[in-house]
Amino acid sequence: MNNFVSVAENCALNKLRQTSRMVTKIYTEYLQPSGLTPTQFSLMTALSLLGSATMKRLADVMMMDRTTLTRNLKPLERDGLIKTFPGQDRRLKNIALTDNGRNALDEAFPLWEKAQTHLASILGTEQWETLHTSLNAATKVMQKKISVQ
Amino acid sequence: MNNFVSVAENCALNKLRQTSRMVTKIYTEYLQPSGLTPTQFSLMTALSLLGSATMKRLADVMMMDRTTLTRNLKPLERDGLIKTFPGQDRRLKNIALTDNGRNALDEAFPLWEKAQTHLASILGTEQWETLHTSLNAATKVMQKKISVQ
DNA sequence: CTCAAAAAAGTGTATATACACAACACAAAT
DNA sequence: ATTTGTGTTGTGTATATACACTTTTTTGAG
Repeated sequence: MNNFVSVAENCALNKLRQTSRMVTKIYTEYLQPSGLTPTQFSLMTALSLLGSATMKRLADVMMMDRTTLTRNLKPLERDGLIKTFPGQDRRLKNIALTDNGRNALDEAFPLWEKAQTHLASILGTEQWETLHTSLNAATKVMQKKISVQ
Repeated sequence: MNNFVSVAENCALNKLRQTSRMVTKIYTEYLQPSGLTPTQFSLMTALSLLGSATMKRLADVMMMDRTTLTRNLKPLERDGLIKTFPGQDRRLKNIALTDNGRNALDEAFPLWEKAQTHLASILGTEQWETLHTSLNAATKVMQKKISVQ
């Protein structure tokens, strides 16, 4: 009984992971000169938009587990790209870009743009749009249904 | 200059990762009783289909880095769900499910089906189909363009 | 005011991912 | 037969992910 054929072809998560792995290769390669990983670039972008944010807020915005965020920020702080400072509420930890962080982000931006363009050209305009639409729809719906803790 | 707004909204990789994280939550929860992670389930499914496979072959089929595969197989072998044996060509390492592995996979299958059904119901039939279509198209095109080493 | 509940964050542990490098086996050319 | 190159795999290191548990601080009920 080969039910298992359908897993290989139809498992949504497996497909997501495979796609994610391949797309990661592209962005990692393009971001290489900046010294930033894709995750780091995304986190810093979010911080650039937020100005500063607590761990919880940043985790929510990124739809990232709080504890994952803690580990992901470690290299950024070590390298002086972000800084942290307590809030009035002493439970809170605020995070913001440093000047070095802002500079690194500015340098990385055009590299990210090239990665986007490259992927778009590989997929073709239509598939590129469809991918975005479906991922946006998926995250939007799941955000409501799933507690990000 | 807030170029960075477009990153949060338009970064394909960021969207892929976010979606992947949320979908992972669903499948992990459903697979919980089986003791298998989603990755392990997918790997074992592939092995079930292939009968047995070398590291390289399995990595290719899974579109997974060879060295990632090495680490991912460790817990499965430790738990007696897969076994390995050398080929005639002594560079090759063959991998196959054990009887325990096959049993575990049989038990996990209906759990995976429930996860699929649950996600499909969250997304709705149309989005579910669109997601699959676009991910399939993406992996198909990238598989040609990108060397998986 | 006191103390229990809740909220924010960190740590231990485990899996997932992949690059750079190393080790080993086979193949092919001379 | 030796050498040289190629193919297959593993290891060291680093980031990415998240659950269970703990610590600290704040809030709120009485």
